[in-house]
Amino acid sequence: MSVFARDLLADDTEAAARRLVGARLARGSGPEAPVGRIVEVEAYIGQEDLASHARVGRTQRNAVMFGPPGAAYVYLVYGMHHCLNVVTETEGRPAAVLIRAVQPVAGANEMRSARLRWIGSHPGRGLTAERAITAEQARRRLEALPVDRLASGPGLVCAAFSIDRRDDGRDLCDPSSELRLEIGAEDEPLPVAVGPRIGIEYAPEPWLSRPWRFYVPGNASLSTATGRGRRGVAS
DNA sequence: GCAAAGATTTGCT
DNA sequence: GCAAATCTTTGCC
Repeated sequence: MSVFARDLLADDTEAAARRLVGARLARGSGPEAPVGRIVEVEAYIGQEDLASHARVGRTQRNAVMFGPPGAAYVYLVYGMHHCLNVVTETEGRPAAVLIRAVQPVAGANEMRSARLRWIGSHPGRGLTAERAITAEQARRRLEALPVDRLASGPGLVCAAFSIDRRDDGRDLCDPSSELRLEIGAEDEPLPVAVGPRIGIEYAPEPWLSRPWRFYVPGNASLSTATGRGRRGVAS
């Protein structure tokens, strides 16, 4: 097990995105610590990319994207879901790779606990009296969820790994970091397919169709909410 | 100061 | 296939 080298993120973002597919995301330490392999990412490249948060220039929210590579850019979408990005390229140029899906390798129990905690803190998501869904039912539902589906979406990755804005700016390439990227010593390289990015309907062409989504074709942990069924170009 | 929308997920129709 | 949940950030007055 070794740390993901910062140099692999410092230059071309498309290349960085490809390298991140297959890398490991790890939170904390110990036998129950969540660890998984990244199986789906998207690249957001420069201020000229009209699908990127950086399109409006530097703001308080996206400031980390303008910083040095290896930092975590974490933001809140739709008022409830957090998304994790890995900052790329040199300081001053805003670019990042969104982590869309992770295949669990260890710590599935903790991931389920974290998912349950997330549900508990969002009453409208199922635990209200109106919907008559009890915490026990939510727990059973998560228990029945296959391990491969615990982090199969950008919001789910953050829920399963307990990632929120407190992690914004954290160095993911520091081996002593609470949240970090690693390379598994015995991990085989994974095949990578490419396709257009998801959920950016607000973006004009050519950005809308740029093939900047990179994923492991056929992997059981790919995002499904919006990703399933989208065609990708083999690579 | 206020309105609008969002790099999502889920459950119901 | 559609709408709701939920709130920060952005953009405009």
